Amino acid sequence: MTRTPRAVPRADPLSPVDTGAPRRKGQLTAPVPGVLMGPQPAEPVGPVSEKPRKRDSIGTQEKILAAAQAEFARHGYDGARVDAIIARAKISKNLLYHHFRSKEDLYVKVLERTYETMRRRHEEVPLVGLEPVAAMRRLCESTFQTFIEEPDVIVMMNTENLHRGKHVAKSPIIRQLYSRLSSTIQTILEQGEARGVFRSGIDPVELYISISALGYFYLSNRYTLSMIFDRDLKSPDNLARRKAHIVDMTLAYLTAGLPPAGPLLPAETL
Amino acid sequence: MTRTPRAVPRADPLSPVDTGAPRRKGQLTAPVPGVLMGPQPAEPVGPVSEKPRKRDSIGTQEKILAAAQAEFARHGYDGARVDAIIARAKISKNLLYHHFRSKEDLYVKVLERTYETMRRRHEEVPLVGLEPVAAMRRLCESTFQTFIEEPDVIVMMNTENLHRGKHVAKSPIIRQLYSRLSSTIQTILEQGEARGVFRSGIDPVELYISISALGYFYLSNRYTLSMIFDRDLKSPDNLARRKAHIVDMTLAYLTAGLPPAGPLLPAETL
DNA sequence: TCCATAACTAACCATCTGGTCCAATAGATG
DNA sequence: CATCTATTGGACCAGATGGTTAGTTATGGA
Repeated sequence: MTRTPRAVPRADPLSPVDTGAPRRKGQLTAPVPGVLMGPQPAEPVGPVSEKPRKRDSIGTQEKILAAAQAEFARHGYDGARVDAIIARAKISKNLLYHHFRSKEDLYVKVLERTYETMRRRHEEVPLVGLEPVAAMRRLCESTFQTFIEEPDVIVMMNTENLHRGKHVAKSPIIRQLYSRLSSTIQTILEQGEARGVFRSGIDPVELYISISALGYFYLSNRYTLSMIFDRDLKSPDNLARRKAHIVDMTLAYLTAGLPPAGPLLPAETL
Repeated sequence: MTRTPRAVPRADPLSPVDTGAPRRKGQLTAPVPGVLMGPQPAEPVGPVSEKPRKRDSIGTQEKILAAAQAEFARHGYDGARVDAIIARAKISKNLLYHHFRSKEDLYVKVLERTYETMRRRHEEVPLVGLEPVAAMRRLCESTFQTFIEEPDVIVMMNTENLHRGKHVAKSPIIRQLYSRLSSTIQTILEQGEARGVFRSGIDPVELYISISALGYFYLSNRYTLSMIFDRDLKSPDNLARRKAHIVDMTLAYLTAGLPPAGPLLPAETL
């Protein structure tokens, strides 16, 4: 954390993108082969200029964005280093500034990408045809699962909130990603209420915030929580238990106070 | 965010500690009067060395810690500037390094302070004598209220988790702060189960994480959430609604599936 | 084939930033 | 009084950091 090179932190199975490689110092500026490169596809070892790598603008930008996302998601905005990004992307510094205006511009692009990821994951989950209780269970599970499989999302959102939503406010792309989700939830709630399995008066926004919160906080704060409660929150067992708990809590909330008809306890079955 | 001085962000009623004053640049190194000082008590304008400021070691350390907390809670570890801290504390740089080994050392002290705050707030809330449902409602409300009144806690914890709990792991003070809370919750759950108002099989850790999550996430991510859902989450109305929602959801979870005896719907009454 | 343009590189720069050195002054303590 | 220790002041530093400049090479269209 000081100027001394960071020690390699313990591997985190929830952050597959993170290489955890030590950074800092000048040797990262020069593209030293073998460092930070990981297992590369066996390239024909020959003299220089043999590999037919072309000039690929969008491909390069993708590389840069991926590297930047890894870096921003690992260290936040202020902790991220442009030199580390170019080292990860294995490009020269000027190339980065050729494609992106500044570090901040690059960050905004990564942020938009992050929200796009969330939107895509949401739309991949079919909820419309399902029975209300099943749909809600599905929503809870997929939300949590998305946070598990896309850990960068959490850090990016935390970082953006540390900066008080400065960039989200300026990015018109981000603002309208959740409209469909909101109406989908609304529909599910109405169907559930009509069928008598959900109570009335549920605020869909409040509900979605809660469903997200139950998984998000668990994962984003897992380091301090694991320490405080002396429990490895990211073990597969505990992750599965947490997922069931989120479903349980959400459905209990939605069905509370209803006449004890059939589907009062579906949260227990899993 | 770049080298240009930050614009003063919009005032945040939830972060009373934050001054939001622009930083950066050299004028912060020298204690220029009138900058970053806010309304000072009308001091007798006279020649130098007239004011009777004494040598107060622990008082100065308190000042430094308070300034550091404000700075770290505003910008995170990497975004925080030592020069900004000494400017806030109105001391010389030497004095800071006289009392604290390094920026990181100072950060750890602030972090311990943060956890101490949480512990104190928890212990201030009497839960032991209450009836189980009332105790749980109280726990939900006070947890949320603490996050509202101590906004620095949220950013400090987020920052620490960005750094993967590196410092919490090394600080023995922090590790054992929550043991009493954990057993208190356990007791409440047992009492509730014995009286037939709570169901059995509740994991107190999972429960406490959820109670925290429902308020923490709402507040820590309020900037992006407000943007996405176009709703001012920190308005008094919405804060009150959220608090009720947290209580509602928690009690619904605790009482789900019980025979519809008397206290099945206490969550609605508020 | 030729050339404008865009992809790309290496060296470099201005500034920032955490931290130190070298005094010097003034309360507190015994 | 002597001796710590708190405190200030400010110059100063090495390394880090975001960004730029000057120059090189491949690509694709005319």
